[in-house]
Amino acid sequence: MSWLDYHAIMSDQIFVPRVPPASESELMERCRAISGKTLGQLAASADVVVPKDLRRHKGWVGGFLESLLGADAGTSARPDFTQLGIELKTLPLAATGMPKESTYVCTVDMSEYGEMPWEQSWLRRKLAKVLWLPVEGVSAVPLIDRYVGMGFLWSPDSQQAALLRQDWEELMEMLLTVGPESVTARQGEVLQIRPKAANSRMQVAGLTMDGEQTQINPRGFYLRPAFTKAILDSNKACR
Amino acid sequence: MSWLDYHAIMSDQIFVPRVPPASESELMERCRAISGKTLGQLAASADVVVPKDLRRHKGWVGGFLESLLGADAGTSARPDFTQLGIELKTLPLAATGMPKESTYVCTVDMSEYGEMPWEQSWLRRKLAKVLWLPVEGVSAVPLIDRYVGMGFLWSPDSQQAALLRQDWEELMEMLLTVGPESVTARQGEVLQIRPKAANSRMQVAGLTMDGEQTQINPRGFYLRPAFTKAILDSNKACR
DNA sequence: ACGGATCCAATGGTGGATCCCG
DNA sequence: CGGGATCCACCATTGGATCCGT
Repeated sequence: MSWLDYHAIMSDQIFVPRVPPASESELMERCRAISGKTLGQLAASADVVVPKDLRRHKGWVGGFLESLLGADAGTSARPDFTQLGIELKTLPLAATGMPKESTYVCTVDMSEYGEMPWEQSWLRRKLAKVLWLPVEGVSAVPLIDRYVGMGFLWSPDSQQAALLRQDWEELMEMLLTVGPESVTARQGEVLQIRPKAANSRMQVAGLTMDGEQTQINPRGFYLRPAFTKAILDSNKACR
Repeated sequence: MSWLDYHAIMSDQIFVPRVPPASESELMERCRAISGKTLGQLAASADVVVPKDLRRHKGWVGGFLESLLGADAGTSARPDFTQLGIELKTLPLAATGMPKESTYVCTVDMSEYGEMPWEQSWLRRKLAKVLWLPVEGVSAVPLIDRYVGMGFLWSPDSQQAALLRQDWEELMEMLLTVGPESVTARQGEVLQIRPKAANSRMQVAGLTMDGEQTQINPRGFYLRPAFTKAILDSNKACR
């Protein structure tokens, strides 16, 4: 199956919100309005320039679609759609329909682990309600010509929530037992911990296994592609 | 007396350090090299553009002279001359020889007062060793034509230290007893608390009289002009 | 294929202070 | 006059993610 499965009915309307959607249905209406269009078409109607590629503009698609859908929140303590409590995640799809990349969720707080229960975790809150927005992510297709798919709302079902919790608790435990520098991206079934920084020289305050202060490269939680693929599939099954 | 009293011997040398001074004597040598020159002359030799006036460039003189003398520290936890433990303060002088403005020292930590003894206070540490650098501050004289005077090192003498401590302790006490919003710039003999922010809408975390969390306009400690005038005079008396 | 490394834009906080009415 | 208000540059951090060598 191709990424085109996530299209909706084409529309000729120029799309220009820039104010937050007042309801979930209004948000989904906006998603319908942008789906089936290319990034070039949407950028033109918003008077925005599309970069040649993403090498030096890695977050461009996410930021552009956020602004187009009227995400507020800016740099504040999320979610993207403040009033609705909804987080937006773009999902680049390869020609096969598989997510092309893992999905960054949030940073790992290196300054205090232990104590925190899953229920209060940042990761759980970020994933409580997500608007997934599939976008064509085929390298051979110029960025300007890539199609935007139809977004869908998702909250973890009981099985997904259990997987996330299990991985999160295991990873947090490992931070304590083997130390943050020894937790690799190989751990975790659906969730992993990887570097999240401008480069490998960046340092933040952290704690060693012994509870001592130290400096370490910042890390983030990422969802593995197989997990986001399952999310995509579960959405299609419901339609 | 005029601000010219603070000049030193003129020099025709082009002044180009940009590396931190290795010793106090090297720092004072650099001060001598820039004193008696105008901001325009110094800026030209450093290939820097002088703003027309300071209305939209309030900190320009301070920043420019810092870089000229080789202050490191950047945005880190001060002092300006890291190795020497010396803080640089430019002092704009009116034609009368009086400091034209109060002197900003440091921000008031609104999130935790009480507990802190004077000996460990940020204010005391900032003022432990200061390089005062008089600069012509006459509004009628174009910025580019204003002369730089001769800098001098200062540490509070016992009387000055006692005044600072008394004001600081009184002001900190008032923050607790009447609350931060009720402490005005009228309190304090040589030291005062005033707003220090981009504008009056800026807010930071603070504590009410009752110990509750609240939001307040950021404040800073400032030295009153009469006090910095006394510092100037005490320096002249020693020469 | 994927684990480790990296990239940009926007923002908020800090340090440098002076402005400007009443 | 001086107390309250304000202004810029710079840097570190955060949020958006994708790149790329083994």
